[in-house]
Amino acid sequence: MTATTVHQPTHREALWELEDAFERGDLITIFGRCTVEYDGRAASSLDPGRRLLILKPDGTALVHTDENQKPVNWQPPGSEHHAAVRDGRLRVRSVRSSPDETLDVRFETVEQLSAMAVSGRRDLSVTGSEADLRNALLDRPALIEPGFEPLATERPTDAGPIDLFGRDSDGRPVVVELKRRRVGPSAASQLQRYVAAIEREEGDAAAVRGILVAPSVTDRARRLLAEHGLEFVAVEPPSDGSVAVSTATDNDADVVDDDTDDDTAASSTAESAGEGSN
Amino acid sequence: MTATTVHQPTHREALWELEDAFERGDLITIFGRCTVEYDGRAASSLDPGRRLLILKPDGTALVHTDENQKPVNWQPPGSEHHAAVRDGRLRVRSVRSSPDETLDVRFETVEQLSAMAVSGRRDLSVTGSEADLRNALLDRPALIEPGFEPLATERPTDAGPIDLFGRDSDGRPVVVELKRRRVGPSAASQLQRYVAAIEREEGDAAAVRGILVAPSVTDRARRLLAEHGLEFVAVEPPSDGSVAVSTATDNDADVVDDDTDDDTAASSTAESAGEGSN
DNA sequence: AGTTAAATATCGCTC
DNA sequence: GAGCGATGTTTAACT
Repeated sequence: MTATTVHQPTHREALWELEDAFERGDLITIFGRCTVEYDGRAASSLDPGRRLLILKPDGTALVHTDENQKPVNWQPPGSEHHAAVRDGRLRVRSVRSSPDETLDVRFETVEQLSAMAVSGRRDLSVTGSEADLRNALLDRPALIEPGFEPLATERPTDAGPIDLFGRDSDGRPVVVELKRRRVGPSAASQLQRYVAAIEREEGDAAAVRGILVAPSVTDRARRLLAEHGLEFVAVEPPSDGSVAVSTATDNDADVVDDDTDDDTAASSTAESAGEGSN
Repeated sequence: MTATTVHQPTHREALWELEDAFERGDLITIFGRCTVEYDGRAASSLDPGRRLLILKPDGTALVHTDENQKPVNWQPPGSEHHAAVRDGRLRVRSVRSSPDETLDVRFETVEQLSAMAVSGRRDLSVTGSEADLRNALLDRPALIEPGFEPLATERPTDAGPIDLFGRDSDGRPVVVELKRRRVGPSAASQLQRYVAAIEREEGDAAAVRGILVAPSVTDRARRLLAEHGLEFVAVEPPSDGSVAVSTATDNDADVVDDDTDDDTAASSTAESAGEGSN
């Protein structure tokens, strides 16, 4: 039997089962009416209500209600679970250090307690990540721009690692920042930081190009790119190893202009003149 | 009875229980050996293993293993759960649109299926958030700098809303960005975007100050602030309504310099002269 | 529905 | 352990 369950146990019975389950390294679920107190990086308090508490053998604790994907309260892996009966109530406490954090769950009533032996298979491989996009572009660098030559990935700079670094057909350094989904202002700023770092390295401020490669871009991000003389190239995220670009016939990476037409298409040809803020 | 459980049911028995639980709007947990397939914004696949599936009445689906706080696979709220028996196996499918995403969980064996009526109490109030920090600083604006006068919170700009906007004792506009924890490069860039937006509004580029208020700052972020002539003030996050500043006697918000001494203390007095790269 | 930023974000990687 | 950036981030607020 890989799953044991007790229904409406006394708090003391629940405690016995809990301690056995801790011993076995089981995954534990407790359902009942409880209060929840959290104190650590922040602090919170939950009035009595029926909730599901999940305790993992790696120290994770999760308190789930009937809504939302995120637990209403939690404790990260590495925490230590402790159980006790105090004032006739089952108390489960999960504690960790650095930072010091405590989660306290006190059950008025325990409707159900289950313990299960979970086989930890975590051989999950996700496709469609930024790394997949990068590999696809390394296979076909012309998708970024004809003549683009990749030189390094994760190239270290003063401002952090650059996703993809290379040179264009004119030999100018090109900083490429990849995003697997539509980008906002933060991605534009990130690219700008990397470009500034390479400019400091190279010493010639005007010669370094920056290209943001993503499925699409918000208006505000497009404006930010334009302000800094940066460029945008639309590339769909890879579905199964391959990448697709927008159907625009002109796929050249062009300096983003404020009044371009479409988010998803490579922007129209426009040489930027006044770079720099405002 | 607010929780019903079946142990090692046949797939058909499990299906009946599932459909009843869907009907009642219960929170459902299923433990058993299963495979998991996901396809949507990305794609992933999980080999057979014992895992815990949680189905919420709001459409959330979670697949948990024995490790980690995050589910190994999931479906967000608003998805539609469907169950069926195919090829002698219980299949639970969760689907949503925009974006189109599908989660498929196929059970070889169902060890346990539980359904519980969870009372949805979401009257959770967290203290120690950025909003709490902001309110504390509105009460005592001198913590930012003596003579600082708050004028608006969430002040809208071309680049987005500014956490806290005001004027210093000289009447200069001050953009304040608040962070409840140690800040890195992205926070510095965020502040810089807001400052640039106000500079465009005001028309006088040199007159706008930017102050990043946080418990501490990384070296790289400090350098970024210095490059853009921005400032940093150390303020501990509020524990219970109040705020504390570092023990430094000189709490003036000073322009950040590259070679300052301490992360957590307000930086030493140093007028920035040469702003700009390095 | 789209955009923006916060979050007890979490997680993995590098140094 | 700190720092940095990706994440199928999720969530909430606002437009």
